[in-house]
Amino acid sequence: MGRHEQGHEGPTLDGAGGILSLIATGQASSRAELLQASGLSRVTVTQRLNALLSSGLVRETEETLPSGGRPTRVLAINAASGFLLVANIGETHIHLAAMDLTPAIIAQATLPFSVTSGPEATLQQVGDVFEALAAEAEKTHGFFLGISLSLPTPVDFKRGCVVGPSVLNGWDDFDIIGQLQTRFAVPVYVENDVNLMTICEHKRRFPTVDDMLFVKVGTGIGSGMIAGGRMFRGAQGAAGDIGHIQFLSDDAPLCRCGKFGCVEARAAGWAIARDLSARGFHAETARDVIDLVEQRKPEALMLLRAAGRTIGEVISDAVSIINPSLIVIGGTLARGGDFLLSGIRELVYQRCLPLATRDLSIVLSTAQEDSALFGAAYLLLEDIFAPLKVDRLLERFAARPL
Amino acid sequence: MGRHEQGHEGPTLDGAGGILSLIATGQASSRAELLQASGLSRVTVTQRLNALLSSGLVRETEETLPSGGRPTRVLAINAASGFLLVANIGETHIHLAAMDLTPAIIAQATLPFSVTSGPEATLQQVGDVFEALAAEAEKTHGFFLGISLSLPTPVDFKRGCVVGPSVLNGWDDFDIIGQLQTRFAVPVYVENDVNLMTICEHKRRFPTVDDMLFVKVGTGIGSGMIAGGRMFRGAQGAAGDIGHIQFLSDDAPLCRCGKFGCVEARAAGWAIARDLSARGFHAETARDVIDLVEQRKPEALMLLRAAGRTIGEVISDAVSIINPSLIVIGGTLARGGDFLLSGIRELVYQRCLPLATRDLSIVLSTAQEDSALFGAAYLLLEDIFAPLKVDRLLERFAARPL
DNA sequence: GCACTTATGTAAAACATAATACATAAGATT
DNA sequence: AATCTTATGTATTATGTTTTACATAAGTGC
Repeated sequence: MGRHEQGHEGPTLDGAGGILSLIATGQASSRAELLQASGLSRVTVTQRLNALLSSGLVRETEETLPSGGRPTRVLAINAASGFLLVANIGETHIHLAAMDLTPAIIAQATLPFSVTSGPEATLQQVGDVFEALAAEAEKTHGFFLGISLSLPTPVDFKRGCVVGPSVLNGWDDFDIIGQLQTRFAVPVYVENDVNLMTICEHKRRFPTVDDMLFVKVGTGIGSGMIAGGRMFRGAQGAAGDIGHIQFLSDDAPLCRCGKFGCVEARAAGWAIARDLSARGFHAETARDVIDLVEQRKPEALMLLRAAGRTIGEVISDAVSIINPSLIVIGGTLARGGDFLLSGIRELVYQRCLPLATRDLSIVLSTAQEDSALFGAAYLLLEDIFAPLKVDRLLERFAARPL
Repeated sequence: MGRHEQGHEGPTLDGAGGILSLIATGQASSRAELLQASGLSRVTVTQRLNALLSSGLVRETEETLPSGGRPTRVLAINAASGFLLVANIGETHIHLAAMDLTPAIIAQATLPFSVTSGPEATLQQVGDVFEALAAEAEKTHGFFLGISLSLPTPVDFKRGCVVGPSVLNGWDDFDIIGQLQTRFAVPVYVENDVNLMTICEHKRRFPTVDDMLFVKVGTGIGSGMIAGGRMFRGAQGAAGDIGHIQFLSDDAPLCRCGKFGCVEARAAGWAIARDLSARGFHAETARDVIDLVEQRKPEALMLLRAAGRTIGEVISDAVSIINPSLIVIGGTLARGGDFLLSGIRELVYQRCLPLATRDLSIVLSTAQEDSALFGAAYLLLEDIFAPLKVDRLLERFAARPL
């Protein structure tokens, strides 16, 4: 029996979830592949697909794939059938956007932000901008699917909270999902920015890699991991916190976390800026460091190379522990290219056993500034189109105002 | 339509896989729970369960669970309805056993072994003993379910091969699964011993922990990880190789891998034995070290404590990277108890951020000598009873000679 | 003992899916 | 243009599952 008794005309969306999920996740892009992938009969697939097509969620593209006989029609999620709201909360700005299901930006906005602002007021502001963006997006992309936030701190993904000491003072354990869901009755996701950059890099460039490590080398140092094809978060969402692994030595510098000899204190943007300042340059941020690198100042090059070796040291530990097949280096300092990369490669190949480095690639990220924003969108899309949850989406879609 | 056309009497096992899997994995132990967990109707569950009960694979126990009303009958896999063959190939001996589905040992045997034996001859020998064990087990536990091997080297689990340089000379890339499957037409699994000890520890003592690290401190040092509830193997099955993470210092000792300053060269059984020998004691193996520790020789205690701090150093790196909620210390040196543990705890709590250690437990393993053997059995059982594969098992079960 | 609760089984009807068979579509090959 | 191949749709029939309704079972608490 159908769950939707409102008396729609035409086929209902009942049971179409599996089909939708296969299309959305790229596991099947034609009717033939749907048959294969779902194991259902052609009759059933046809019926369910028709429901999805007439609902507008799925469309037939112009594209066809050769097959030896009649070419197969390519199916795709209709990117304009819905929209998401995403926000990247940075340390100085909040970047907000409405996105379609590609995901691509439909409309966007930027807010100034201070890390001392409390969560309540900030989320109120974010919500206000979201409402404006939603009003815009609704004109052309009717269905509001969900919200996804990027935060520059460790996040307990399941609970949707900032955890542990962080730059966001007063956000600890605040129920972000709760506040946004009382205002917007849609799924809400909150995740750490580095994890989202990892997701973005994985989805876009390396969708077939199952075990990768993404390292963000910017003002701070952090990392995210894909393990067995899925984001790996650890017990509290704190996995990948490589910035505060310590290497002790006589001259171990003081870290901003209060310990001595952390990787960050030796190789992060702020640490290199500190060392450059000590040598008479003007440098405060990772961007200042890269400016000097791009001017080919020998001191900056030397320090960046040294940072590469330090980061290589900690990455080689990570390689021994998690045995990835790919390491992607991103963040502002990655713009230093080989000046950073060579030191990393040197240490990893020197320190790790041949077995672990045999099939290991170490590459630079090509991601843009807003990769966390897109990562947030990918995360949301992946989750709402997941086989187990997609039925809920269809219920909401069927119940939407027309 | 049924896939089995042999004309069994009574209900067929068709589609009973999901039910069987739920019972076997402990996700449901009563009819009521099966209804809940499977989402099927009572009629269907009854029908499928009857098929499993009459096949003998599942049985009703005497036990009941209170429910407020009529108590629910507890269901269980009939441990005597089948058997496995497992073997733990160590550096000097091979321990082989036939096990029921508990898993518990039905019959066992031991073979001498040298690491210089090639794979072909060794597996021939193993196969011979397996045949004898199978003949024994078949008398009381009719159905032969599969084979699972433990090896003291890195293993590419998917391919079923030894990978990389290891103590097993000549085993590299040899198709172990292939050779055994031509002789025994059953599923064959091959896995590294530390990973199997990890599985055993997880299954028996901490089944609800999703993210744990098991560290084996014996003659060598290795580790296994459970991430998100599943064994984590990395890209090539080399994850958890913490023994050869390096800490450089002026007095960095030479490791048996050829590098300087590896954790193993500082803290493994062989390294402590080396240091004790240098001080005039007779010690070669981890067991010799523990003997001296149990005699409370100050030098042995001091070296074990120091080893604990070294291991704590590398574990703190692992904690920062993977953020587990539990660390279990096993292997021969774990018998040193707090003499080893205190140093580990000291370094982990000193080096890791409070967020990561807030809910972190560090405990000693209680596993016995043969935990790898049981781990091999758990691995096999988990896999053949996995939802996606259990149907194959039922096919074989239905086709068995009666 | 009796009412209450939850567990469990079963028959009949309603519903969903699959198998089969046939028909048409559309590009590739000849 | 005719033919081959594979894609795709649909009517029919067979099969499997769920729903519904009813009945029984086996504890607990009074």
